[in-house]
Amino acid sequence: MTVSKTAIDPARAPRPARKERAEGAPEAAELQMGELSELLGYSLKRAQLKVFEDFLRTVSTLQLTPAQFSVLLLLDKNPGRNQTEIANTLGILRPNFVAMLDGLESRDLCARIRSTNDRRSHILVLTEKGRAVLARAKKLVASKHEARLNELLGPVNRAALLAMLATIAREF
Amino acid sequence: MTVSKTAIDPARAPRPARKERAEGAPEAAELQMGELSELLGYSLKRAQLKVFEDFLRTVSTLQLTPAQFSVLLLLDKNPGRNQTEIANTLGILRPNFVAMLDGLESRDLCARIRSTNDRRSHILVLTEKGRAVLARAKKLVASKHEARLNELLGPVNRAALLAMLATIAREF
DNA sequence: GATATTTGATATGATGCATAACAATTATCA
DNA sequence: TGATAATTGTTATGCATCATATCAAATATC
Repeated sequence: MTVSKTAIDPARAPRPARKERAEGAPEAAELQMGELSELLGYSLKRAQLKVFEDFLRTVSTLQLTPAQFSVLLLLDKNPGRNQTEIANTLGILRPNFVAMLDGLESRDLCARIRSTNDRRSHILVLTEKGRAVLARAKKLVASKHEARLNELLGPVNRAALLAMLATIAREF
Repeated sequence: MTVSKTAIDPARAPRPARKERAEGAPEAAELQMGELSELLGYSLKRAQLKVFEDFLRTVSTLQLTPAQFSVLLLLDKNPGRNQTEIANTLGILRPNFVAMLDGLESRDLCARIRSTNDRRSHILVLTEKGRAVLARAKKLVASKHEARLNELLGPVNRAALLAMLATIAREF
């Protein structure tokens, strides 16, 4: 770097095209959120987007989406299940689960095994690599992602939040 | 109705193709959620889906999505703003906001008015019908939707939940 | 006046999500 | 046993959401 810290590359730094607000002029007021601040669904959605964004950043080296992570977790805890069972548990429709499994299988994270018991169904298993990736993902999520949420809310609040969200997901 | 309460229409009632589990046989265990129960993002997502579903049911007579409702709310509280300002505040990208406004405008819920001040921009306003629909929607949402959440969680918990979600949306 | 930015808009692609339909397999029932 | 129905995984398809590049008109900056 031969440029000073404060230098600005004129080719990259766009000049502001907005009229400079005069010193005494009234600043353009922030928009009023109104009843939106009291709408639970609105904050729920925006918080969810933020959390998913952070999740993706956290495990970006492993190239895992939240949905993929949830599949790996479930396969690890529930060996011997077929596609329908895993998909239903996660609220994924069977047709949409096919492409998702194709992705994981093509990366050698899991495998479909024809059941000898019922030859219509595929038993799903984690591969060795799948277990390794899952282990690394779990560590990253716990030490970075969930840890950050713990910092922001505090452990007690975080637990209360989780409990309420689970209640809504279960009973609403 | 000429059928008794317990009668089953054989044309509509599919017979179970699943093998009846023998009395003493081990019941197929419920899937283990494992670490998924501790993953905030997972419960966040599932709760959000439930809340949005209930919102859609609640205002189904008005044919409003959560996003459309949020636009109407914001227009009502912030008259005289243009598309960019409204879209940015709601986290909607300008290109995607165009079709959304087309929908609302075609239903005569809002209108675009060319600004005499800056003839590039459109000032957005609620129509009379838009205000009426918004008023009805607000009543439905408050008396049915939010009321149900209040029942489920209790007012204090609901407020705490809202505060935490807003914190995450703002600072995470 | 020359150049750059902003605004609304269009086109386009990726992704998520939902339904219908199909072949292979298995279960049920007469 | 044979006919019928249900289940499983799959494909095709459509819709909604979301993101980026690009454009013309209008405005701001230099």
